[in-house]
Amino acid sequence: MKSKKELIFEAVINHIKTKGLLRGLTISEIARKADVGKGTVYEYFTSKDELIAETLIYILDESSRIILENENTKLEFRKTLCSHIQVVMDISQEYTNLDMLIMTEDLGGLLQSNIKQKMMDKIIGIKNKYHSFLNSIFHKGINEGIIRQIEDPYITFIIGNLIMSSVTYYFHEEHNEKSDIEFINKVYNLIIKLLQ
Amino acid sequence: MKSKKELIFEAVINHIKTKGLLRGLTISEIARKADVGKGTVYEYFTSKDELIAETLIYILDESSRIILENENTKLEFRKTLCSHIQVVMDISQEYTNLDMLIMTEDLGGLLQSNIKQKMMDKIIGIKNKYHSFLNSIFHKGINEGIIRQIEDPYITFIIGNLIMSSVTYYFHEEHNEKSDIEFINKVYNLIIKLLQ
Amino acid sequence: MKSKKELIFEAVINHIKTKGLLRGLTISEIARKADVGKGTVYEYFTSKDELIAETLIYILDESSRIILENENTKLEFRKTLCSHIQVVMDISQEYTNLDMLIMTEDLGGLLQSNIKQKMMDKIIGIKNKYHSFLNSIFHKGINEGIIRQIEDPYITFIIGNLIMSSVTYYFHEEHNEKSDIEFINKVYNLIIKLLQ
Amino acid sequence: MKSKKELIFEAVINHIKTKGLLRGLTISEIARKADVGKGTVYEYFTSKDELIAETLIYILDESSRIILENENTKLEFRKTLCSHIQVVMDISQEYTNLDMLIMTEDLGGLLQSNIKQKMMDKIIGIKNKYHSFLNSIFHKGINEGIIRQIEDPYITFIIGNLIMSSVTYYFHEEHNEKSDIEFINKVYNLIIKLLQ
DNA sequence: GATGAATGAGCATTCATTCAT
DNA sequence: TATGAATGAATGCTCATTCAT
Repeated sequence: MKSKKELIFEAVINHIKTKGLLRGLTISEIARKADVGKGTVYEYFTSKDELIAETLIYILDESSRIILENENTKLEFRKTLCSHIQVVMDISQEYTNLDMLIMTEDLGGLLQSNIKQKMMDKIIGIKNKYHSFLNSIFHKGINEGIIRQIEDPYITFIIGNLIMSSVTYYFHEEHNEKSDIEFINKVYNLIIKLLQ
Repeated sequence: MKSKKELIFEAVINHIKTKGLLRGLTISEIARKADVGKGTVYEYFTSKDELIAETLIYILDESSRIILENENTKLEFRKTLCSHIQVVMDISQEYTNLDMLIMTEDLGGLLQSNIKQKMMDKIIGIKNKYHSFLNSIFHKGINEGIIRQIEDPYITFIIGNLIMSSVTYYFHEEHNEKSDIEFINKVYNLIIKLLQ
Repeated sequence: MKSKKELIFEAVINHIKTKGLLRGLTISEIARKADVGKGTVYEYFTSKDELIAETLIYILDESSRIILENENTKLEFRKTLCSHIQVVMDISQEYTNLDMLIMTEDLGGLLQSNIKQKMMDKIIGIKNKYHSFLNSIFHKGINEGIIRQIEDPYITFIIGNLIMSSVTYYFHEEHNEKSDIEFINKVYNLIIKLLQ
Repeated sequence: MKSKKELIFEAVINHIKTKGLLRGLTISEIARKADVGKGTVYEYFTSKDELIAETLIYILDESSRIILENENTKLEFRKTLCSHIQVVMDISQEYTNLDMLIMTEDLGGLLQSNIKQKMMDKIIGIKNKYHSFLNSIFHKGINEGIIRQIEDPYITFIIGNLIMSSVTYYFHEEHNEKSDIEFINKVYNLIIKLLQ
């Protein structure tokens, strides 16, 4: 059986997916959707701000966990990277636009500064882990002689963003590719260009 | 002398820059900053939502105008592209994070759907113009024999994003480059790789 | 025509008289009684605490003004003192128990400390003025040779309290006196005893 | 070992002493301070109102018991009265301002009318006992030929109040007396004046 | 008996919007 | 055209009370 806290998290996530972070995101509404009393929300979160921040952190933890756990040490470089792109595509469908919203590192002044700091720290932590993760994939490619040695963190940053924008493009713009695999190969080839 | 409407726009922009889109963005506050009456705001905008949407459109128009007007037909490819990157950097300092926030195409459900549609249309229009603009720069490079022919709009999209993320990186992350020019050259070289 | 602020003051005073300082003293209720919008209350008072404190100060100002303005320089000692006691009786009927509640200097932790301080200062100010007022009456008696010189502020304090408790006694306990005048004379005689 | 009920009483009294009757006096807080469960409070008191009323009655019973038990039949009038004043001073330090707050017979509308009635009856009962107690002391003085016969309950009432206000004065105002005894003698002399 | 998680009625406060001047 | 006093719907949050364990 799900805990009350999980029910509340799910209600918020569901609300954000359908209505966005702002429109109608009220404690009453969340309590109603989670099928708990209004007061119960305050048993688990000290304020609305904390509820939102904790939920965003929850989402970040969930999606980063899925991405970072995917590393398959047995696969060769190409398959590893393509597998990663596939995972990002899957998550992107789950949490549309959310990552980008969070990644703006601003959230339009949504949160109070103390909670904001906690979120920023979380985001920076995840970013660092993700960049290490990407670098470990690149390392395979270097060992396989496909790509050259990378020393500039800027390149890692850019490739992370490239993957994310590519996925956004795939889901939001007109594209000719018939399948995920076809598109993923295109992204892979583009990345290779940057790394050679 | 500035019109009341411009005064209001400036007040909103100033507020967004310092406090963000949400914290304390009230009609009272805007009216106070613009030094006009609260009722006057409603002479020019039918609702708060419209005020925000119009302001965001104003910002988009302003920044896209600056970017699109920069095309200097007399310059060669390399200088044109680098000049463009420089302009994006200048604007980015002016409207920190704002472009990215807008580009999420969501704004966290900030606006009502009818106004949202108007904004979306605006954003799509600007995007198309921007991609045409980028393509016209690429055309120079093709004519100069530096890069190959581009047929895939995905590449244009990705390069637009690459420029924006690079600028974000430059302003938000640790980097070794001593000057704008040094960094711009790095970005230029990365773009060239993708286009060859 | 009464100002909105006065209407609000009157509504609060009326509420305190009938229901007390706590039961049902809500902004909604006050707004309803004053026949103004809830938001209007916040145009004139920054918080509920301030509203209560300002109202208590208003009452203190009103009742102390009535008491202090009563001094009739032409009357002889006895008539002056008795007239004063009469005035206290009149006010006591107007603001039952309120003065004593306020005079506890605590209000049961009703107010926040910053507003509390303001009230305390007010109360101390009024007390001092009242004691000066009493002393000026006593001065008459000294000049008329009825009472002896007073040097101890304790005596003034005690007589002030004696007048107030006497009035409370008159309105709350069984008593034999047929008229105000009869009772006032009794109080006067008691005071004289203390001052001789 | 203390009973749960006593623990709760002590927690409430302690809270009233430090924070007052209103600020933060919640069942949660009391339960926490008494180190019992929130539900347990409702095993002993049917409502918060009853809890407060019972506590106030508890305080009244305690302090009146201390006062009324003090009667030392062997002492002479002067010593008996002074001893009583001393006891009032001791209690006053224990329950600052509380007596006066209670004595307003209103409590600012703190309590519901049915519970209020119970409290009022209690207060009246204690008052009557206290006045009898004072009269029995006065009787000694009459027998010793120090004061005259008293027939008016008004005098008893006033002297009760005089003692209380004197103590308040001693603890809250600037005074010259170096010791309790010096001050008590002053109060004694004032009372004698009223009773001669 | 004892507990504390769960509840929701109730309240202070905010702020977009209106409208008389 | 310009204003800002007035408004009340909307909402975050509290806390007395209940009840299953």
